[in-house]
This record gives sequence, C-alpha cells and structure tokens, in this order.
Amino acid sequence: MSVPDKPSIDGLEEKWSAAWEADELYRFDRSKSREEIYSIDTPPITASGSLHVGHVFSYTHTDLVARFQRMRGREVFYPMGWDDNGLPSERRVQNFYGVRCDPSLPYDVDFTPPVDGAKAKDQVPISRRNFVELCDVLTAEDEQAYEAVWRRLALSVDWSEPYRTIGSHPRAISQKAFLRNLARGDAYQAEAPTLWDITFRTAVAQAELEDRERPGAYHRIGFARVDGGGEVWIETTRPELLPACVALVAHPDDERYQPLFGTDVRTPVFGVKVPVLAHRLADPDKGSGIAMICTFGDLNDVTWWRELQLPMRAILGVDGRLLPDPPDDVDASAYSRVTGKTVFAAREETVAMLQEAGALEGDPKQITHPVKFYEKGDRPLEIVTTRQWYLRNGGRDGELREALLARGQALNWHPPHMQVRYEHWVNGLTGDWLISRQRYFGVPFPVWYRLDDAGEPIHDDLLLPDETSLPIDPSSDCPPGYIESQRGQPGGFVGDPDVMDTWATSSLSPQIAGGWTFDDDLMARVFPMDLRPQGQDIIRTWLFSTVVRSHLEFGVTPWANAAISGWILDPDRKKMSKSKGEVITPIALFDEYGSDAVRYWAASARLGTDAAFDVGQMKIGRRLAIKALNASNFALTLGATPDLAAVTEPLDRSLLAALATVIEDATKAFAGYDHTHALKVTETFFWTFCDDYVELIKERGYGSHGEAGAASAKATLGTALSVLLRLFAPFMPYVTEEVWSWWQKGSIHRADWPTVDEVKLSDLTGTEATLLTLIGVALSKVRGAKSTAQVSMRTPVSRAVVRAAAGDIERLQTVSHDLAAAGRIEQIEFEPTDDSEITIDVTM
RNA sequence: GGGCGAUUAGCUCAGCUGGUCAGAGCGCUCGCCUCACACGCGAGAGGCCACUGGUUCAAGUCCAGUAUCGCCCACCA
Repeated sequence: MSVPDKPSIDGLEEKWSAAWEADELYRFDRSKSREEIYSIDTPPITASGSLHVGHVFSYTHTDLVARFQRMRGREVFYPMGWDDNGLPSERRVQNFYGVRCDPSLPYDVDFTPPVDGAKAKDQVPISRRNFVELCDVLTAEDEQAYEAVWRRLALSVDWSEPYRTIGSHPRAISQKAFLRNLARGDAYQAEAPTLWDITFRTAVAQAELEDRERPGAYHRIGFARVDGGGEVWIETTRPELLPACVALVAHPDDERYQPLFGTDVRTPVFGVKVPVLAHRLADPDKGSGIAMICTFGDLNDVTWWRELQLPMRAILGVDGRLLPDPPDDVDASAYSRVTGKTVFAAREETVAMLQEAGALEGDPKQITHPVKFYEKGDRPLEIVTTRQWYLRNGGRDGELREALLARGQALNWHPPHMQVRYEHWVNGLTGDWLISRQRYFGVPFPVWYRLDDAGEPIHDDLLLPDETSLPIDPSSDCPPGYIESQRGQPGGFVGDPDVMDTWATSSLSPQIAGGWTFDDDLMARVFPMDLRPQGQDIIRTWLFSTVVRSHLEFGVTPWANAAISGWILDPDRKKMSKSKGEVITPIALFDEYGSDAVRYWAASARLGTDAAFDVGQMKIGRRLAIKALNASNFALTLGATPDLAAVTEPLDRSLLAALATVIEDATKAFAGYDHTHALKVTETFFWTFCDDYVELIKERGYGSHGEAGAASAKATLGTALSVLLRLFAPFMPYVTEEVWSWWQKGSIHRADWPTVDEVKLSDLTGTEATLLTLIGVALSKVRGAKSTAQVSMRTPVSRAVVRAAAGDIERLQTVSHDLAAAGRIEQIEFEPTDDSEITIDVTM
C-alpha cells in the first residue's frame, strides 16, 4: 500500500488514460458467450469540426452504463464508429481546403490542396477522386482529435478497431445490405417528383426536412375563362411557377367554384388552357379558395398531380434555374423572358409580365410562412422529377408499417415516453425512404446499367456485382463480363453515379460493428444488441432506419434498450446553439474542472431530460472528486482494512447497515438506466460518511477507546471505502482508480460491483441503520451550540445534557463515547423526555 | 391544428405505485486556520410545490381544464 502525503487530482487523467491504454483495460473479450456480453450500438459520430459539449453529455451517459455493466461482470462490447461519409465531411473539406468537386474533371495524381485554401476567394475545382481523397485525409485527422477528447473523458470503449462508415468493410456491408434489399424487393428505383436541394444539387429524404419561417407574398393573378365568362382569381406565393401550371383546384363543396368545375381557363401571359378541378385537399379558407397546381411548387401539388392524373410541365432544372425549353403548350416568346433565370429572378420577371398583361391585381401582400428546407441547406427546397433509389420503410405499405411499430413496442425506451416520438414518425410517413444522393463522398450504389445502341442507360437492365467483390465503385470498377473500354459506349455499361444517404450506411451500425458476413461468429455474440444510446433528435432518422434495416434483413428488433439523452440548454433555457457550443470546448472544461467533474455534471441529468449547461454542477463534481481523494487518504492512513468480523461498535454496525441500502438502491437504479439516482444515493451517503461518521470515529480510530474499538472503526472504514469507491467508479473513473491503486490490486474498473453481502452483518436488527442519522442530529446540535457561540469546533464542552425520547436516549447511550469524542465533551448526561425532538444543553 | 414533456426555495434539480415530502446542492448570511481536505469545516435564513376545479378521511403526489416554456408532427394557394 502506498498512500501519498498530499494527494491531488492533477495529472490523474494523463496517468490513468495512458495506463488503461497500455493495459488494454477495455479490450473486448470475444470468447464470451452472448449471455455474458453486454453490447452497445455506439453512435458513429460525424467528426467534422469540433466536439460539442452536448456530445460529451450524451456519450458520458453511455459510458456510465458500460462501466456499470462491466463491473457487474458482463463483458462489454463498446465499439467506436466514425460517420465520416456524407455532406458534413464534404462541406468541411470544401471550406478547409478551398476546393470543390467537379466530377467531369480527370483525376490528378500530383494534386496538392491549395495553401491557405480556406481564405481563397474562389474554390478550386478538382476531380471526384481527388475530392474523396481529401475527405479521407481530413476526416481521419478530425477523428484523431475526437478520439483524444473521448479518451480524456474516459469513455471505456475498445479503441482497438474503431470503424469508419467510409471504410472498406462498412462500405461492403452497406452495399451488400442494399443488394439483398434489392433482391428481396425492399429497394427499388423510381422516377418521381423529389424534394431537391439546389445548392447541393441532391435529392433529400423526408427525415431530413425542416420548416423555417420565411417572408413571402401573395400575388393575386387572374385566369381568363375559356368560355368567356370573365376571370378566376387565384393567390400564389410562387408566381414564377405560372408556366408550370397544369390546373386550378378548389374544394368540391365550395359553392363559389362549383359552376367552374369541368371548365377550362387560360393561364395569363403563357396562354395555356388548364382545367378547373375539385379536390378535397383544397382549402376554401386559403387565399381565394382556389389554387393553381404547378409541377411542382409543393408536396400538395405532387398529390394533386398524381391523384388528378394531370400532365407534367416541368420548368425547374436541378441547378435551380428555369429550363431552357418551354413545356408543352406554353407561349415560347413569353417563356423566353424567364428561361435560364433563377427562381428569384424569374419571379420578378413573371410579375412584370403579369403587370404588363393586367393580370395582377393590386400589390403583392407580404406574409411570413413556413418553407421546407433541407436541414443542412440554406435555400428553400424545390421539387424536381428525378430517378432515385428508394427503400421500403412502411411509408406506402400498412403491413410493413404495423410490423415496424411492433418493433418499436418491443424496445425498452428510456425514458418510456420517447416511444411516442417513434410512433408519431412512423405513422406520419408519406412515402418510402429515398436513399440516393447526388453527392460524391459516400458509399456508391453497387449498380451499373447496360447502355442501349444509342448509348443511353437502360434503367431496368441492372448489372450487379458479386457479393464477394464488394466494396466496389461502379465509376471505376467494371461489371462482371465487361471491360473498362465498354464504359459509356453504346451496348456497353455505365455506373450508377449516386451515393447512398449517410443514414443508409449508419442504419447498419449494428451490422458494421458486429462484422456481419465478415465475422459471423462475432455478430452472433453481440447481436441483437443490448443498448442503443442516442439523441432524441435522431429517433426519426438513425433509430428508425436501423429498425427498418434490422427488420428487413433479420426480422428482429436490433436492440433490447434505447437510451435517449436530452439536449444541453443555455443558461437562458434555449437549446444550446452550435456556435455557442463550439466556443466552450470540452478540453477547456476538462482543463478547468477535470474530466471526473464534467462527467459528474453529465451524470446528474436524467435520460431524456434537457439539462442546463451548468459549470456550477462541474464545480460540485470537482469538489466531490477532491473529497474522495482526501477522505480516502485519511481512512487509509489511519489503517482502514475491510474485515467484517472486526466490526463490533454500534455506530460502525449502523454505518454498514445504511450502506447496504445504498448498494441496493444504486444497483437497482443503474440496472434500470437511472444513473442519476444511483449517483444521488451514493453521493448523499458519502457526504454523511465524511462529515458525520468519520468525525465521530476519528478519536476511536486513533485508539482512544481501546484496541477493539479502533479495530472496529478501521474495519468499517475499509469496508465502506471499498464499496463507495466502486459505487463511484462509473461516474469518476480517474479519482476512483487513483485511490484504488493505493491499496488494491488491479483496476477498479474491472473490480466487482459491490453487493449487499459484502457489508452484511449477522444478527442485525431493524433499527440499527437509523442510529447513524440519530447521532448525526445530536452531533449537529453540539456543533450548533459552538457555532452560535462563535467558537471553534474543537472548543471543549465541559458538560452536555442530552434530552430526547426514551427510546432515542437508549440508543444514543450506546454511542455516547463517539459523540463525546467528536464534540470534545468531557461529561455527557442523558435525560429521557416526552418530546420527540432532541435537545442538548451545552456548557463550555 | 394534433401530440409529447416540463412548471417544487434566487439558481440547478430530487420527491417511485397518494398519508414525517415540503427536500438536496449551489448562491446568500453568520461563524470556524478542527492535526484527511481553507480546492476546507460548521450553523442558519429562503417555497401557501404555475393556476382553477374535482376524486379521497388524506394530493407537489391521481383526474379535468387553463396558462407559460421546450420539443415533435401537420399545414404552408
């Protein structure tokens, strides 16, 4: 045993994180059986930019569970993954190096990124392969920085094999899962109106949408009736879509428009004859009660277009500009004034034309209305008809939807009400999952198309790779039976240019971490997993999509438990913004308060509950860590040694009896994913232990009450210390490990979780546990008297008279020597009274 | 418009299936250099548990409604 003279929490993080790494303390032992293993589906994090305190918060929650389960004897499978494909990485590369991807450029072997590219005004166009290489380099660097933070936070993950979603195996697994989806009919391609981000020039999925309030204006536009019966006035915020108009629509019960149903009107300026139709989705209270249907202004247009079987007059290209050629029936000279223009410019021009034609009534009426955005974009989404890949997710299939809802019910949600969010989302799906993205850095679709004699792809004629050849890149690999020279040639082939949505890969995180089809032995030992920890914001994406993939591939729910962490809020109760969160870096917090303290802050927030960013809580955590160090130092210096047989003193018996309850409560709470309660009961007991118990037995421990009395105190101190350190170990891994190393063999993090048996005394009576509380009250009275007299706590008391109920007096008398010693009372007397309150007359 | 959650001392939060539950910590006040810890210790003051009804012998604790805040979904002509 080696207890330092002056213990300090400084330097513990460097010391122990290095030791844990050297000892491979958290290395997963795959020889264990499924029953012995506790497996965690760690969220693969996007390592673009810097870690946010919110990440520290939720990842700590997971680590608490991991450490608890490990100490309980489970072999914990706790991998780490990086979600490095996708738009965030691309954007980071663009900004960091000052480059942009131009797929038409050839690969440049000697390419080096521009110096100071981040400050350059214009981004350098580079080939897709060069771009992907830069993504690869930069994400790897970012991931190392993240790993350093995670290690400092003491996440007990097995760092031996972190996966990257852009890595070879994950890519292969993603492609393989897709091919199997395709073979089963779960995946299909369709040419359909698609929500489209014109900045990124990619399709986006329903799960990635968000609404934002934007200014707009109602334009009141007159359509001439073909029968000469005057004009029909509609109101629209999108006048530039007039050339895309295919019909007008009003509610079937709307008496104002009933006479018009079935008749035709003519679009102003562009002169197209369109029908007036009835549909239940038309809202009589909106605008003039009659709307123009365009291909396409919003999702309602898509519904009307589909259900009313209207023609297509597409005018918007994938670049967000109006197409060069007018749609069918549209006046070419009028259209020539808007062709090639952006939506905004086209709107101005169309309004001008309408005014010239006298078809615009009054001034546009300014309003604010919600507009759909891609969550990572900053321009409104448009709807463009494109060919895309979809994966069935119950959005168009009641039976599948029910099955997925049942999967959600089979999951233990922590907290339970989070299940509602899942069900809400599944019930609100309006279509299948669009998984293709017109991007560069991602997992490519493992698909080629045969080209016809004119060199056009035949989309029904898929050329697929053999599973064993995965991963493949169809833009550089050839389909079986073809050679590279046939690429792009009539009768040859062409690769699918798209990559998969990042969720299409991260939804396979259990398969990736478990080594599905590459290491089926491992997969069988860890899957279905025990725990999926994640944020509430990605229930609709990551959680749901993982359930979908698991259901389609294996027919099971992928985990037993889902632990959902809340948000971090600013002190002003607003969700902590990205910019603010990035100002406060986790490293700075570790430096100032210590990792144990930051973990303490995170641990004091329950799952599913938003928590304030509160450095006050970190200060408390820091204080607790220092206290643990000092109290341990004292107890061990005194000679604390666990030995139940030596515990004879009433107060000591009482402490252990109370500790048994703490073990019970903390264990039950932890097992039920209530780490907050586990921490609370342990912490509360610990402070009583320090402030009351240790003070009460101090003198006796030094030998003032004989050998047996001292031995009893030391044995109790030893037992309690051992238990308390282990109860704290998941929360404060550094300080507990440090203290453990002074007097125990091995790491505390591989020690056994404490059990009631360790502190169980024979012939314990029911009330013994409360003796500690009783003497605590008495001690407080003595201290109060000294405090009131404004004297030091070590001021001697010549005489003290304790008055309390007879029963309490009887029990207090059994510990009077401890009370007298702690209060420096020379003469102590007891008087039973009828009052239930304890009072002490103190003479100094 | 539909839904979920929250509303307890100045602040951050505990209060499980109704009856010592009106609590903790921080902050504040007043003391104390007590030989583990001044990165400390002790003692205090502070709340009619958002509001209105209801159920009950008994309600922060259950029910209904209202208000405020946060979030999700829908709408977006």
